[in-house]
This record gives sequence, structure tokens and C-alpha cells, in this order.
Amino acid sequence: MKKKNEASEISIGKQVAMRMPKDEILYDMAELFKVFGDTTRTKILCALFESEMCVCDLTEAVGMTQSAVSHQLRILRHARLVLVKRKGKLSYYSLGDNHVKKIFSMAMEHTLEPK
Amino acid sequence: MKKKNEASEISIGKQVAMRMPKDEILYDMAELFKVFGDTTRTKILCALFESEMCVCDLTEAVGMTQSAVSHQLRILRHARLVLVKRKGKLSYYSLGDNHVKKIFSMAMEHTLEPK
DNA sequence: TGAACATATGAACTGTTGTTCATATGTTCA
DNA sequence: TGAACATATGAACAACAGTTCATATGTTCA
Repeated sequence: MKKKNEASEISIGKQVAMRMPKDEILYDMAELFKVFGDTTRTKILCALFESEMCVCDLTEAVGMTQSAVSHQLRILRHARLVLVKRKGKLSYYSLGDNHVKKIFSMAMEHTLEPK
Repeated sequence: MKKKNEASEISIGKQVAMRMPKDEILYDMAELFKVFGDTTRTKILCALFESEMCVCDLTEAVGMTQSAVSHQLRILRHARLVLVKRKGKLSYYSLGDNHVKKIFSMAMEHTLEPK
């Protein structure tokens, strides 16, 4: 163990531990990122960035099977990252809220940035 | 299959497919999110948000074993989300760049938002 | 009503990921 | 130099996540 900081009895580690957000919040944040963290879902979101679309167009746009797309849409739906409205036999999906767009473009910047 | 759009021969799906970023970019984006998408790593980043810290303080801050923390730090390092500088026998970690902070606070907003 | 289409979902399989445990590497200081 | 400490890492194991395949549900329209 490291020796105690002269100025205080409590280590930085302990201090920060006390100020940390509740586990539940951090868990939820991680869950949110987990949803973004899959190529198929990233593709879907990226496609929806361009325009609202039905599942069969999405399937074509991302180049995966209809089943795979549907499974991933369910996950995106539950995370409230996308919205659905049914019109006849088609289900139209769109991006959920503005956070999605902001987070997404922020990540795009980070990814494209020269290293 | 859905009948063709009257106005154009090419479906929205195909059009969007053509405008999509390269697979490699989408893959990298997903990889970035994947790194954020784990509670231990989220905790680590959250702690580093408060201040630069050595591994043993981090270990205390997030309440996991030293080994677990070290393994996750390696992943964060490779993703360039954190920086290390060695001082004597201690390794001090800090947040990598501003994107990290922005993405992180954006996600926090989304998570805390009332549903 | 029933055929054709759009979408959703369950089960099985496979690959991936995170933790633990043991141990290696690297640094200080007596 | 060697003991004590800080950090890193490899291997094994368990849990989880994504795709596929088969099929169910729901909708339209002849």
C-alpha cells in the first residue's frame, strides 16, 4: 500500500469513491454505451441518421439479414434510441432523441480524428 | 419485397447503403463505444474525471481488484481514452482528450433524463 | 377467407469479454 | 543486493451477446 498523503488522512481513492455517482447510474451509462457498441446497431443508427426508414429498407441499407436487423432494432427500441410507428404492414423507424445524434457525431469526430 | 417507389428506381435502402460511411469507420466507432460499455471502465473514467490518479487510488475509487482495474486500464489505454505517466513506482492515469469528456457528459445527460 | 408480404421472436450455436488467480516486471530504499 | 511495494499480464473459466434458422404474428388485398 502507498503511504498516506501528508495533508489528509483520507486517500484520493477513498475521497473519489465517496463522490462517485451511484452504481445504478454508472451501470445505466455503461448499458447505453453497450447499445452503441455493435457494428450492426451502429450501421442502423447511421442509416436512420439519413432518414426515417422501414425495416426492409434498413435491411438493405445495412446489408444484414432481416432477422439480425430486427433483433438489433428491438435492443435499440428498448434503449429508447429509436422510435417506431407502424403504417400498414410496414414499421417505420427513426432516431429517438437529440442526445443520440450528439453522442453519435461526437464519436464520429473522435474516430475520424488523425492520431 | 416492397413495391418500388414511384419517383425513383432505387429504393431508399440502396440509396442510403451507398451514402454510408466505410465499414471500417463504423467498425471503429462501434469499438469506441464498446470500450465505454463496461461498468468497471465507466467507473474508472468517472473517477479520472475528478482527478488524475495512480492505479492504487483508482483501485480504491472503483472498488475492484487491482488486477481487474489494470486489465481494464490496458483497454482504455489502447483506445487512447486515458493517458499514463510513470512517476517512480506509481503510474498516473488521466483522461485522454476532450471528446472523452464530451461523450461522457452527453451520455450522463441521456441517462439522467426523466423518461 | 387465404395467399403474399413485412416484421418479430425463440432456440441453438459460437465467439467474445470480464474476472480471478498466479506470477512476472519494474522501482525504491535500507 | 534484496525485500517490499506498484503495476502489468497470461491462462482458465464463466457469463454474455450476436447471428442464423425456423416459425409466429400481423396486415393487406384479391
